[in-house]
Amino acid sequence: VSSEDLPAAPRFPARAGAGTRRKPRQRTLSQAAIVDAALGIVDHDGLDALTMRTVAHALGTGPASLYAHVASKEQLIELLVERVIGEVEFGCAPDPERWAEQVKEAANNMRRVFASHGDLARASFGRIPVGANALRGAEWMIAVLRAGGLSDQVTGLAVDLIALYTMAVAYEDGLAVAGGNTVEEIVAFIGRLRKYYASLPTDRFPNVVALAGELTAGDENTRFEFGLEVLIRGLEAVSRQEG
Amino acid sequence: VSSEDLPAAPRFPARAGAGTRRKPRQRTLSQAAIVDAALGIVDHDGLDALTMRTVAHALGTGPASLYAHVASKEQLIELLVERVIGEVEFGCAPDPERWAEQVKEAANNMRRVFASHGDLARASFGRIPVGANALRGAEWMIAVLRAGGLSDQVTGLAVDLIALYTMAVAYEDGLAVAGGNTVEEIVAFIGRLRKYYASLPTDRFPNVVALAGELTAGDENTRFEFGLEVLIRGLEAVSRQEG
DNA sequence: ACCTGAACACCGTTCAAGT
DNA sequence: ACCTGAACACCGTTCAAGT
Repeated sequence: VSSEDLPAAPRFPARAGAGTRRKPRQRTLSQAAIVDAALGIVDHDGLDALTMRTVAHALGTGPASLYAHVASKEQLIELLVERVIGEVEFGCAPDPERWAEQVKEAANNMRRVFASHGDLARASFGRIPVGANALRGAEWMIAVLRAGGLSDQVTGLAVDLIALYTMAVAYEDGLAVAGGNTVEEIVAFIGRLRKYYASLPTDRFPNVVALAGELTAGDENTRFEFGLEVLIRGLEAVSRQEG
Repeated sequence: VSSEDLPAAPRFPARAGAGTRRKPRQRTLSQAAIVDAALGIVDHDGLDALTMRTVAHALGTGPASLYAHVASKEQLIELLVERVIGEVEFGCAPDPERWAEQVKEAANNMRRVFASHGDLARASFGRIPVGANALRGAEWMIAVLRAGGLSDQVTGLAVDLIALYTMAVAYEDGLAVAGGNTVEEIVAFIGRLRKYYASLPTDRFPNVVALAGELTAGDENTRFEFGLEVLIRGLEAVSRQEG
């Protein structure tokens, strides 16, 4: 869970700076306490409510005080994402016979954990995670894919692909949550979307009209599972063709 | 290109309101002029530079003036995305023999068009596009997939999946651009990332260390093409198994 | 009907000043 | 070394007032 014994991670030039205190004197404020407070705000009120001011307020202080423990809001979000990735379970040992099931299970865990933290996935997306928790996930995923018989080359590409897909779906999950919509409201919206597709002019959009039902069918889990299945079957096919 | 003859699109509750003028008196300001100015800002300085104030400044007025033609910044971005999707070419007629190539070509066009507009893909991601241009793309994609022999059910899921993947990659493309990084800086970053992976403790991350090269291999185009290939092979496999 | 200046209620971050 | 109040340079949006 701690990353202090890892070599220094490379930073993308655009991202903000690193260096904050290693061990704050733990008077009242600390990096851990700030991350805790920030996570609570994201969980309750979503990413848009996450503000240096709201975090500070939750800790009974002012926004300027946070900068002794956190370099920037950017870095705070980075810490938040690392913390949440640490909640994802990568349990069982790689089993060559069950690699597809194991990949699906891990992806589902990932999605579920992020779903339990509001729309944090939105902040996570596009970030190359280099913390200990993210590396643990990558390590496990690579082990599973290699055990499953994928070549090193395919594995190197597949890890990113699976993570990209999973986080992209988690991102979309979060959008509905962020709007504060209930399940009923979302279902109602999908219903309106289906009616809209069905009501389009048939001469210009014959296929959209014909597939209005299919385009809006399936709940989020079904659609996510479908995508995972497609990815895994595709990786199998690409692997076969390769060898 | 115009969507005025379409039925009213359903709106997700969270999104902001719709109704602005249909035909502004075209004195100096107009919705089209505002979208033009906004696109210019995104192209030159990125999405973070897009501000009601910067747009207004580019038009020689104040931010309050924009609200006569645009309901909110949210809606301005929606218009922006619709405009850009309109630049994507969906050329040739669906050819059953070449459906895979056609899907790849369209996805590449999509990615290229968004790449030419800074990091706008970030704003587009997760949005369910309901404008005429987006529908034209969906119509074409559905036609190609059906022509390729996919079932209606698989097609309904596949359209989303392909769009999700393409926009997710476009999103990531944009992140590097938004930081103002040159190609050299990005290459240098990938190099550092590879060294970082290779330098990790072998006992905890044997697979990450072993695949340091593969994890960071291939340029963005190669990786994108790989994902497309996996998706298409997977769709073929899922279709076969279904029938 | 359109446009505007001014204001409201916010942001992230800095910095001199405190302890 | 840590914490703070106040300030800086911004946001999106509203609204009364103009034409």
